[in-house]
Amino acid sequence: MARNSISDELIIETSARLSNKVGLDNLSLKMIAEELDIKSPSLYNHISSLDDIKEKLMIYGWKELGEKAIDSAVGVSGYDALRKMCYAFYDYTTNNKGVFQAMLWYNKFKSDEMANATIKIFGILHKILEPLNISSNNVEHIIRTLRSFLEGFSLLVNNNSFGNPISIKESFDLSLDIIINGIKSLEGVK
Amino acid sequence: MARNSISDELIIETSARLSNKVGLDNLSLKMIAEELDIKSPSLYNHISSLDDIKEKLMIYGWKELGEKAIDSAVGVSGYDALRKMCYAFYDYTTNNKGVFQAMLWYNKFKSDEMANATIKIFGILHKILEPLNISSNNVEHIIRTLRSFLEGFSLLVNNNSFGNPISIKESFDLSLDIIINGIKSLEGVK
DNA sequence: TTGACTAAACTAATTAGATTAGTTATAATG
DNA sequence: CATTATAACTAATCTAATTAGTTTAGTCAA
Repeated sequence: MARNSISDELIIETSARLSNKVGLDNLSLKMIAEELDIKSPSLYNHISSLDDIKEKLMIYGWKELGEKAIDSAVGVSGYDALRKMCYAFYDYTTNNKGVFQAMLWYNKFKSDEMANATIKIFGILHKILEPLNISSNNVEHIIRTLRSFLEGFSLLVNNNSFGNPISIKESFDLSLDIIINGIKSLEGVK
Repeated sequence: MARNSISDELIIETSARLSNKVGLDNLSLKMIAEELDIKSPSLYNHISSLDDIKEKLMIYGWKELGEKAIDSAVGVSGYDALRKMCYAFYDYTTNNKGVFQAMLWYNKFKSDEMANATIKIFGILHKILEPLNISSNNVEHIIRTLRSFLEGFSLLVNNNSFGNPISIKESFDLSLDIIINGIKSLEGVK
């Protein structure tokens, strides 16, 4: 070791906080370095590029969200659990805008670590849906439906893209009603 | 006029083509200028910044998609029309990845022109849903549901974020089944 | 306790791209 | 043919990422 030695975790946590404040696009090594009271080239002792930080931010975000999602689904099951998890998702992504941007844009499959980033949260979804009367193939498709909706909705809210004064919470609630009713219709249970 | 004079449209069309090829993040004034056989500072006679181009690309994309969406819904109505429009959406966004990135990220409400970018396509959706037996307030919410799903799904496909070999087309189809059945359940018609 | 080792900081330099300032060429108009 | 305005150009500036090379200070073995 040498000097005060900043940990890799501190860099990511700092980047997370800063990106949530100023937006991922405006996150710079300069800014991170200043916040940590070091010079920007010193960051290269810990990371390999700005893009590297953004990838790590992506993994950090999915991990953190995964943990919150688990907490949210404790003690409930079925559609109640699904609903709680969706709210946890929305809460996290709208309260961590910068990190969520990274979660969206850097979630490509370039490495195992990246590929596994979302395993936790969508694994939970799997466990919630499994006991229902749905074919396992359809469970996979439904996870994609939910994921698309959740990521899309959060993105639109964060970007302030809904050009309409009606309540966002109501939209989210009704959307969940629609999707859940739709899933039930596949169950043949309705 | 002076010299060969490159039109604003040509700049945007060129930018669209290039961004679809290399990704919006990699689009640069240098690249656009080279493609147009001029020097990059010359672009400033037409645009005010790289961000300005990206905003225009956003508007260009929503406009182009709006036109395709109209075409897709000609001669059909109700849920058939809805389904066709969703396919048109998916087709466009996955065949124009760079432009779609701009459509997602630059769709904030900073000006009337920007606010109106999506009016056409979501207006069509409105017309499709209006005749159904749904409260007008719910129609607005449903448009948000659909929009979230469509944008989210396209983004995930374009980013290759679905880490699963099952068919993407089947996922899309089943998702539409789910959402449409869900909407029907709101109609009380089912 | 000390001296070697190494991690992690530092400064200086390089590079690339966006943007600005100031200059020049050419098409259109009278 | 002369004027004018537009849109090109070159030169210069600025900022941020990244690389190269240097220095400092914890750690650990003798």
